[in-house]
Amino acid sequence: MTPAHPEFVPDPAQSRAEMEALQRRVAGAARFEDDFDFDSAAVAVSGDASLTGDRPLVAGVDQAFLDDDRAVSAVVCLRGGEVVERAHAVTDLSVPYVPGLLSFREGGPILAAFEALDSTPDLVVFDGSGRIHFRQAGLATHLGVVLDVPSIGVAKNLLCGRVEGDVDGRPEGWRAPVVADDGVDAPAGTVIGYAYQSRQYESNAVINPLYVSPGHRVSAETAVDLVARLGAGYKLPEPTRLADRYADECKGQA
DNA sequence: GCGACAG
DNA sequence: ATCTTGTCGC
Repeated sequence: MTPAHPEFVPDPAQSRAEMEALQRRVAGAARFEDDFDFDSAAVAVSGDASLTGDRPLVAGVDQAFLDDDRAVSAVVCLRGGEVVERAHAVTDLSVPYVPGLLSFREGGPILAAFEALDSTPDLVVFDGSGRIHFRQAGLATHLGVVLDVPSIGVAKNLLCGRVEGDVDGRPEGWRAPVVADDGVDAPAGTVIGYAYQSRQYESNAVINPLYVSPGHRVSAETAVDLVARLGAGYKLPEPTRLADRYADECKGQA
């Protein structure tokens, strides 16, 4: 899979001002509403295996780091929970991690992994934020726009915005809107994502929720619904969990 | 000036 | 993200 919009490809050599300007253009090109063909209920990781042929192809993406300046990007494609294809790429990292500019650090490696992928996913799940971003152009949104593929961002921590409602005593399945605050380039109160309790213990210990946000061509509500259906008993959705494991596997061999 | 910050 | 043994609990 190659970039549908080369003009939006993140360039690590750009200045911070240029990076932020590009993110604003990406946010303008992003569609935070449903715009895909597949049946959202069909992404389910479990269920009738005979429906496999009608199920959408969902890709999970994650990175692992070798040195201080080399990363391995991994993509795992699933159809009804079955692994259809895996691809990875080892790439040099040129810029450090800076909150808000993650796509400029990991975008290159990720696009390299997609170059090595033969399949064309119907949906891509990225590890990180999408619309939950200062300029509404997090990793999932940026790469979703570059590849022009429906995408979702799944983060383990909240970058910005505010979780609406009570955050205590969250049962499994709980979800609450993440709204834009003064730190986000969107009208205050805009729902930019959802906090989602994908897993929880019955008793004492507490598991933190996931922060799901639209990447591209998916609404905030649909994004959480999809992530809920992509779960298989673990905190992370299957595509992400398997990409995570595959990235570590590649790291071990390199 | 102070606080906050995905991976 | 990453460095890491044992350990508590379902």
